[in-house]
Amino acid sequence: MDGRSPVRQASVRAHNLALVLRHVAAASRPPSRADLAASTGLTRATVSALVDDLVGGGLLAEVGPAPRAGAGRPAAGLVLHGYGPAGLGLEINVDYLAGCVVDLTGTVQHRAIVHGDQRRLDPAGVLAAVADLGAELRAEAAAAGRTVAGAALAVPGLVSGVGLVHRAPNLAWHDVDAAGTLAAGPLGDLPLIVDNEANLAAIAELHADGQGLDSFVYVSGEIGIGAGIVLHRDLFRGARGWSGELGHVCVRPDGPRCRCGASGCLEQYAGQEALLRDLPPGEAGLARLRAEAALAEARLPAAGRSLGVALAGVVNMLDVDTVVLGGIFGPLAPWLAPAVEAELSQRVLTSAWSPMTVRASALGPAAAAVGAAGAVVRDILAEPAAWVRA
Amino acid sequence: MDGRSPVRQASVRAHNLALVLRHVAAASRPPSRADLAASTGLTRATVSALVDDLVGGGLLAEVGPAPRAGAGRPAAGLVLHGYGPAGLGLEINVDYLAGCVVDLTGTVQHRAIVHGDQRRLDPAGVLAAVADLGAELRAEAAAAGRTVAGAALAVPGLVSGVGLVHRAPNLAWHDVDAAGTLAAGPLGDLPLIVDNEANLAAIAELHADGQGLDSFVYVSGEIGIGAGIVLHRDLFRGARGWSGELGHVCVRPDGPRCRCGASGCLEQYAGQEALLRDLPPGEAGLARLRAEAALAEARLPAAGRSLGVALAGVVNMLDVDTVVLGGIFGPLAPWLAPAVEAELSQRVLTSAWSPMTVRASALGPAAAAVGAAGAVVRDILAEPAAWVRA
DNA sequence: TCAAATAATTCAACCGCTAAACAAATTACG
DNA sequence: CGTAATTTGTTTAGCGGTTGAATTATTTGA
Repeated sequence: MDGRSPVRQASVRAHNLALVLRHVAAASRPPSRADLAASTGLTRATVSALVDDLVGGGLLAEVGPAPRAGAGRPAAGLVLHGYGPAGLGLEINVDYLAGCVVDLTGTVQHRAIVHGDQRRLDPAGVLAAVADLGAELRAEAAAAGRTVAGAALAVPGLVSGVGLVHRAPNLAWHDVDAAGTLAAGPLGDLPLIVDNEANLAAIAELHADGQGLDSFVYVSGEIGIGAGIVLHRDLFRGARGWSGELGHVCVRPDGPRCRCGASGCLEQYAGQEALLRDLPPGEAGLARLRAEAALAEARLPAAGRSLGVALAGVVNMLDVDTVVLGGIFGPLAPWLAPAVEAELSQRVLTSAWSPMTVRASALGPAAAAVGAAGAVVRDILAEPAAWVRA
Repeated sequence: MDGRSPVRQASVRAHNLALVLRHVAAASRPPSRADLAASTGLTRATVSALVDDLVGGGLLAEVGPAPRAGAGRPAAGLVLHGYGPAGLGLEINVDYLAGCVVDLTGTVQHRAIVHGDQRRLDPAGVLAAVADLGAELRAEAAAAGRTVAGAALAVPGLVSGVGLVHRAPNLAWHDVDAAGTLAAGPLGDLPLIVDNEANLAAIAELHADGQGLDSFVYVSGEIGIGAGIVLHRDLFRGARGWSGELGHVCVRPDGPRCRCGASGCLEQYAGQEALLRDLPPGEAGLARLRAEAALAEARLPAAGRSLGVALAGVVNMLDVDTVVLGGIFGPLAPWLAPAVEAELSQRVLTSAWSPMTVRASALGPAAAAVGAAGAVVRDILAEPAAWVRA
């Protein structure tokens, strides 16, 4: 249904199945078949047939009739099936591995995180470890009666469409075939998505916020700085899937040299290394930065201004109205956000009549793992035809 | 067919009509029904039925059978109908009005341009003048046997979806209801699109280039600097339709103040006013800049570097691989492009393994008018169902 | 207890696509 | 020449999917 392929009756069915499912997911209370007919524009006869398929496929469940006001046969409410297919999300980051299982309703049912510097192992070792973590979670989910239908892996780097990690500078990875390696492991039977950590964290943010967010830039502050762009509740991937390299947007052409080879990249002003420069090293560095109010007050607003300059450029080009500060920028938002907001309101052309919103992410750590699982669920909900009578 | 609406059999028909039409438009030689069946994946029977409708609707025409090698019944070639519905494109710019009529094949059949400073008239006067221009072109087209099916107006400013010109700073327009005003004039019976000049010029570039360009940023250097972004042969509009404000991307946070209120905007380094600053005034200013080699060599590379810095940020976020220099930047490309390329190759993360292309626009003046007409044609070809048996 | 109201299902009709048979128009070749 | 081979395009039966109206199901209210 991508405009490039022919359409036959089966595609109509597939489209309308997804349409009904989307309306169930978006409804504020369990809708009846009649409600769905009204909201989708399909007839009740058609909706009934579609719902039958979706219930049969384990994607929808009926809930007991809610008490109604007025006469009439009571409606059977429909909800996403909490025990239908579920998504497994995995995340590799510089200083931890994480995973979780999310059901169709978007609820995180199982989660795990393993701290430790992943730069000590080679890529194959890291991938084996994360696969083991995933296999454990999958077993937990199976014990609870849920079937993991697919997996997604978040990586802090550039990923090509086929699951090849082109570069992950902070892991020192280079052309690692993540999809191929995982296919040989205990998760090899699952369909696998591999994507950038910021993209998947943005998906997590989108789902966590319910229906509130429509379009935003999610800024992922980890060792590097990435961005996931969501437009009209859909992830924006750019022309080749390598969008969102916010960390290497230029803030000052004559600024300090970046390890990417350019000069004055945002990462040199607001990256974790720049924020912690000259601080006593150690795991608690970031916590200390928050504690040392004087330093925070001096350093973070400057970083926020640089972040704001870079984001203003992005917003002038993409025209989103919301910026979400995630990763380490989330907890630091009280110090960063005012400066970001100030730069945006000064530099974004449309802010004169349509003010920008800057807020901290609603997500905790391992946001990308949650988003990865969410991406799997998203795909199931977007293409339910594969799940009915299969 | 936007994913938000129900799909019925009629939608299938509409989709496949558009599919067939797109394949005819993209073919290098007039395809037969059998060719189309093979390339679209539909059966020959279906393609025949669809083609009958399209020929009946005046969108396709049969050409005599081409000589073939080998046995078999000769094929009837199909081409876009040169005398079917046509698009009327109009452009309002600071120093001229332009218009043209483009047929379904993308050929410009009639064109007109009127030079003169449009800031002397009020918006209503300018709109009346451009409507008159459009009406003349429409009459010319009618005399030649072509029916104008719709119009599009390009404006150098921010346009909202309903045809309201929110701001056009260089025309000093503010909340001008262009669509409403034109609806009351001689073109009032035509469906009307109003869009930003850079967006429509990008569409013109897309069509002018045949099948070569897939994703690019078209930089429109006029009095201000705008950008039209094309991704996968489709115009990218951002979240609210106000994307592409390249002129106000920050190049140096502490640079000179811009009239938008911010500081260090690209327009202060590469805008027409900045390029011509301190040059003797007059219409020939730009020509003189080209002539005065010394000045050009000194000033344009610096402007190119600023342009490159801003574009590098854009490309890092959007991941396009081609930049097209349009408007006044087109003829100045020999001086600008090297500096732009240098900055891009240094600053764009992906350029290390996937080099960027920078080139001058293939279009002459009034590119936006051609693109506007192209946008109308595009819409007809994308939704042919409205034109068959109507 | 029965009428009104609302939910959900059933069924005939219609529409569009497919597959296969068929008709049309040309070349290849004995 | 004339027939076979080949390719294009059309016809027809069948199928899947939606519609709309009628029907069945289940509740409230008088």
